[in-house]
Amino acid sequence: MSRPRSGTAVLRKGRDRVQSVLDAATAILIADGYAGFSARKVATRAGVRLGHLQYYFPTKQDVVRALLERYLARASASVGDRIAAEPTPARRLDAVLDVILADQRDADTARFFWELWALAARDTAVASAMQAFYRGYWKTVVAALLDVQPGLGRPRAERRAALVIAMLEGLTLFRSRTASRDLPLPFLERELRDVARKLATDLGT
Amino acid sequence: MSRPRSGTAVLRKGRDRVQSVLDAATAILIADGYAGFSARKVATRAGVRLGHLQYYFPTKQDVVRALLERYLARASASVGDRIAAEPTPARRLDAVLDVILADQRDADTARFFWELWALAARDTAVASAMQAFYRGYWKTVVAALLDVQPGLGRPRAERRAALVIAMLEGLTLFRSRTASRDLPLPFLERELRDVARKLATDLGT
DNA sequence: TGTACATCAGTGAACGCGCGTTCACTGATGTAC
DNA sequence: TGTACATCAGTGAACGCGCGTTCACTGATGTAC
Repeated sequence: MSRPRSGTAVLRKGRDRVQSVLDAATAILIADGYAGFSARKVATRAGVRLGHLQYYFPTKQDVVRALLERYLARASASVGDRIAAEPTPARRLDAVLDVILADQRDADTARFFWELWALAARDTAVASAMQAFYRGYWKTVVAALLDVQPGLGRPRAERRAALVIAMLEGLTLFRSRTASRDLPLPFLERELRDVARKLATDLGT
Repeated sequence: MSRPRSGTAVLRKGRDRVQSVLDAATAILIADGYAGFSARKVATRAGVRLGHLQYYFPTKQDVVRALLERYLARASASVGDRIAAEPTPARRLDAVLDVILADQRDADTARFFWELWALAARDTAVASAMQAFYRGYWKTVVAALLDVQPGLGRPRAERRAALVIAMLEGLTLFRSRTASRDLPLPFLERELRDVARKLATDLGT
């Protein structure tokens, strides 16, 4: 077998290049949107020749899919780590909300996700990556809700988890000037936490 | 004054053309996204020559802005009409949710809005049109909540209205296959209505 | 009723540009023996 | 230690295409008198 071991310098170099290409690609997707996302821009920003970019990612679609997968994998891992660190059910629920709200406070993240949602409607690979991501994220919230209040029952916990996530994601729409004037964001986030807690405990209906 | 009266045939023709161009443009934005949205496609679909399209809309941006304004104006009007028809506060709140949920059930509408959100991050005209739209929409919900339960107080009603809208908009993300298997949409919508009603009445916290 | 003129609607060719992708190629590094 | 070979990294030119926008132009309709 002549396959080189994975620690060789040449391969390490290749992997580093791939990462910096994905960094550049992510930055461009955020800055210019998918409509302004071109292989040439990515190559230039990554400090790589166009032909060389094709060596790593034969098509434009390959770049987008790769950056998406890397991003979602990292995001999933960071939520998972954060939750694992919390000792009680109630604090785990708070931690989920915390990490997501914190993420959204970054305007770039919001732009990134808006692009992805739009893209998912047109690229099935993007759609299924997003679906898998939200599914994991949803299961985490379901588990947190059931942990806090087992009496909810799984079906209801599943529905409420979906609503909590919908609320969190939909909140990105209120992060512009619309909100800032008469709807101070910190209060809005506090209300969201209260509502989430209510959804976790309330057994009515 | 030589300005022709607005009922003349020639002007009526122009207005009709503008409408059919905007119809075509909307269809293309939904089908291909902004990344695939080109003046040539719009012209072809509208049955108009490229040069002629420029006569009505000098730039591509003009087309997008015009279709957006037309769409949002219609949507606002339809929500307004629907609510005005309801006799009691509680039914008005239900009506708001109804009309929005019904709208979202259409996959095209969801695609359309995803594109707009992404676009708003890059075009300030789009951003402010969207902002005005959501602001009106939000005020409607605030009024409905205060109608149902004046004891909420305006600040809290404003926050909760924002959360209700966030929940509604975020729900579009659960309209794909993710939901359909283990999260039947009708139950999810019912839960959303219950939660909204709870947010309208609950004075706790 | 006729004519001159203004406005509105519509045509068609051309421009320069950035795009995604292909391809044949060279250089650097690692492996086998 | 030396050599032949495979693999990985990187280059540069070229392709055909669709794009947004410009421009000079013609035809149709309406208005003034």
